[in-house]
Amino acid sequence: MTSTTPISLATLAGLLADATRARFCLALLDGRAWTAGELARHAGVAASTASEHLSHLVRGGLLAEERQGRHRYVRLAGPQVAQLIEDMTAHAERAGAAAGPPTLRAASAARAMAAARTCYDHLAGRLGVAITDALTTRGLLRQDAGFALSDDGLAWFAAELGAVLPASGGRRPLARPCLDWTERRHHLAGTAGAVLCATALERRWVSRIGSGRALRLTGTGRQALSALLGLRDPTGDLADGIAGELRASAAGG
Amino acid sequence: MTSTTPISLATLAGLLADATRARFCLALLDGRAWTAGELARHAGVAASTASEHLSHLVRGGLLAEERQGRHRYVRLAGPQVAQLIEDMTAHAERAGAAAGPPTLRAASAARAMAAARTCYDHLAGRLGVAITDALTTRGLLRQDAGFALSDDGLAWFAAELGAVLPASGGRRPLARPCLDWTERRHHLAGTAGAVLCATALERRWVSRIGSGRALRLTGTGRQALSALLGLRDPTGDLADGIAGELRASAAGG
DNA sequence: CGCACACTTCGGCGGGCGCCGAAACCTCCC
DNA sequence: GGGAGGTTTCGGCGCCCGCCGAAGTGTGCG
Repeated sequence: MTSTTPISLATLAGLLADATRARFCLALLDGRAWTAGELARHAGVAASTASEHLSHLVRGGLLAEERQGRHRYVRLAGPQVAQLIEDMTAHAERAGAAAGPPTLRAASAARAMAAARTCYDHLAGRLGVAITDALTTRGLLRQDAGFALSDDGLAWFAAELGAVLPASGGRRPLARPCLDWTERRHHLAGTAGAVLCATALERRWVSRIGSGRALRLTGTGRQALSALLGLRDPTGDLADGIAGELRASAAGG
Repeated sequence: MTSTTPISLATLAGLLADATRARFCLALLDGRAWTAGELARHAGVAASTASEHLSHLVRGGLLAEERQGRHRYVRLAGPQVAQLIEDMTAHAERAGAAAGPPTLRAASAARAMAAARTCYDHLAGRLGVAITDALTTRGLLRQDAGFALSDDGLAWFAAELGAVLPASGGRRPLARPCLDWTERRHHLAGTAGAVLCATALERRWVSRIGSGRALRLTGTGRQALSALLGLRDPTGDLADGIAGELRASAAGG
């Protein structure tokens, strides 16, 4: 017979089951706060519609809001929510076929996103995966029996980034894998991933392209990654990008 | 033939956004295959309704089906799907308020589930968390800088369980944390968690209570856990259970 | 061969929900 | 104080979707 409470799961899923609300959450994956109007325009719906959706999401605990004057700023409620949306997106992408033919503009944006982007508060794309790989091959990150920083890794964060990472007693894990939906491989998330990303932005290793999630690796960044991790530019400069695309096109056709 | 569904975040969420489909998935978290009729009766809907829901879930990639004669057996498509549903459930439970007052029967079932149960293919409940804690305090599992088995842990699995765990090169991590929705703490999942659970069932350390996910710790199991991990019965025998409940009731009231 | 059973397909019904525009509310700025 | 702009509330509309029962298909058993 019917037992207790299966309602919660359905309710939570229902919050993300609408295309407009899903677009909101995906946009908010950039980790920043958006106004209601920005999100409405982004999703192509009326302001009134957006307002109702946002109230819905806030009530459901997925979003946190902050009112400032006549603006309603809204952001993801926390890393757990970001992780949930990332996980679901990765899962959805896995089974999903390619959509329609992309426009030139969209293709360009997609290329930039594939090279380097933020994933809520950590690094993703080829850059994020390459850094994760470099940490792993240098023995700073162990992926063979789970996913954790080694003692050397903790020391590396302290020495190179000046970040004393707390032993993960809190809710948030210090290091966790996040499935990259362009690379189909794991990159570093958790507190360590956030610290790394914050450092990279702070020291100008990367800079944001426009207002989106896409990142550009700077000259400073190339030098730093090379010095710290022996990493050659993984984002691919223009020539590499085009060549790689031609290769992929030839192989795929 | 239409290619595999062009799944988006909203579409995936939509699959779980219905109360009946959510009930199906939660029931299937026991890791076994159910027939369409069983699920229909479990959720209290007509067979025709259940049939449509199942087709929906299969097309969406959440469920795998296996036809045998006039039966349609269905199970979760894999560990990734189980993890997704676990994660969403944990997230939902966190913000969820208490439901209505439970019946005696439901309370009894809930108590058994809280003591020990399976979570798809690994151990959960007080038992699962206690084992995870024991592994951690003994240095077999490290949670301070991520979540991974130590070298000693790998050796322990080989020596005590006779399980040679593959270096997690494949898709599935060897060890990962799974948030326990009764204990609100992590227990061991991933390949290692699955091996441990399979061993426990095989060696009769635990046995299934009825046809659900709840488990009973056997005398053999008590001895084994004590010998292998220095663990005293964490499920609480009957006296402990009642005493604990009285304490909790007194403290909560 | 025929009945029983498990499941599926098909209409049809009803409720829920996402959408909009209009109007109200609030804040900021001139 | 008035106007402009961002946000919210309120009806109202339309559609999607979950539900059922009845009829149809396929399997197993006597």
